[in-house]
Amino acid sequence: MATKIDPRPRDADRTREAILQAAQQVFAEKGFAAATIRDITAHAGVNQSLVSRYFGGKLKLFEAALEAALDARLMTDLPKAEFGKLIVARFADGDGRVSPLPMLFRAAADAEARAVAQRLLHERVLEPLAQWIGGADAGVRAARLMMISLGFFTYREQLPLAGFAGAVDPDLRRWLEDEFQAIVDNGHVRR
Amino acid sequence: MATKIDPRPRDADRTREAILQAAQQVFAEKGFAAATIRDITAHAGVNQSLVSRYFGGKLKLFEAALEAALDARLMTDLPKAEFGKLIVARFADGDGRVSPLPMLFRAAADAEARAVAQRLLHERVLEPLAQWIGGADAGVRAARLMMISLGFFTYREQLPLAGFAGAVDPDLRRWLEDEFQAIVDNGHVRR
DNA sequence: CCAGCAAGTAAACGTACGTTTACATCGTGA
DNA sequence: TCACGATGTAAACGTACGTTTACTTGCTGG
Repeated sequence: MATKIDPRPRDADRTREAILQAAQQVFAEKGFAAATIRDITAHAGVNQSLVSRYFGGKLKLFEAALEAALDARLMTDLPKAEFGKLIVARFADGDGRVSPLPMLFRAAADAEARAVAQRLLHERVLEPLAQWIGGADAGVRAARLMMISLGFFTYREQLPLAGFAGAVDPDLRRWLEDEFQAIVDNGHVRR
Repeated sequence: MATKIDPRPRDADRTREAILQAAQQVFAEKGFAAATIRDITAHAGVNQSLVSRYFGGKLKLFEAALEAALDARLMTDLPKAEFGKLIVARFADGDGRVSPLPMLFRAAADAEARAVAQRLLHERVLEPLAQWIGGADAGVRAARLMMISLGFFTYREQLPLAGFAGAVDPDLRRWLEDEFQAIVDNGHVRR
């Protein structure tokens, strides 16, 4: 028999990480319910039973994957002076990072996954965001930030209408930039 | 044997309608994948096989249910002069109508249902909305209208964060009203 | 060198789903 | 009246899923 060459050493940590990354990708693409464990583990190149062994089940795996993807610094690492322009560029053009929005979004169809997503979104994004914004109405302003972000993402990627999936219309883009900037500047859009 | 009293006459149209209404409710609550035919037909009080008979399958039933719920007049029947205030009231406080947004939203997790939703949303909402708005940039303005609506709904009902599921914050509400009004007025938010 | 444990696998289990099939029941037109 | 199509039902079918179990493989400490 030919000796089987296995490039992967037996490494639990590396395997765990491979599963986690595959989970982020597949959950983002298909949502919680439609993403199957067999699918995720096939992407990671490991056996299906390892999800139960390492994470304790599908829902726990989802929680770990979403927590790893959610990071308020996606917004708070930007300079406030140019926040509008930069955050829209990050959303519209991408910057190489994996966006947590698809996973967050498609999770909402499942009741259990939605509960997990709500908790994590609050702990890991809304609260840090409000702290970063600061001021008395920081909570409302953070909420507005989330609202526009979610609406933009929804409209662009989740329910892409004809002619909307590609480049963002310049007028719409300018409006988005102004809105975002106004929120971190003073919380009010004057007209 | 006692004669069985059946209050329901055998009426295919009525049965079809009962299934359709139950489908709207259950799809909105659970999304496309999680809503089972057995669940829907149980709500309607009929046998599960009637979905295949009357609609040709689960996906076709979803399409019929969504099409029945989508109606651009949810927006276009409002007077433009007070559009902002009235549409926010309709979204935030409800007006007795069944909103199509939950069904639209939770459908997005399933690839097939999403394709159906995209097409119907474009045909039945975005195009009529753009026509109603009118003008050269009616498409962009209609898109902005949809974006804010979806973001608001997402944030409020789909991923309700702590303290956000109840009454809408007055500041946020005023901002929403202004935004909506600006879109139908002139398409631009000045600052 | 080898026992023992960590790491990974293959197969099976129980369940729930959408759909189909075979059958029962009702109403109505000739 | 009564046969026949319309309407509705119950049960079964095939499939796919998450999880569990029994087993194999490979590394390592003494």
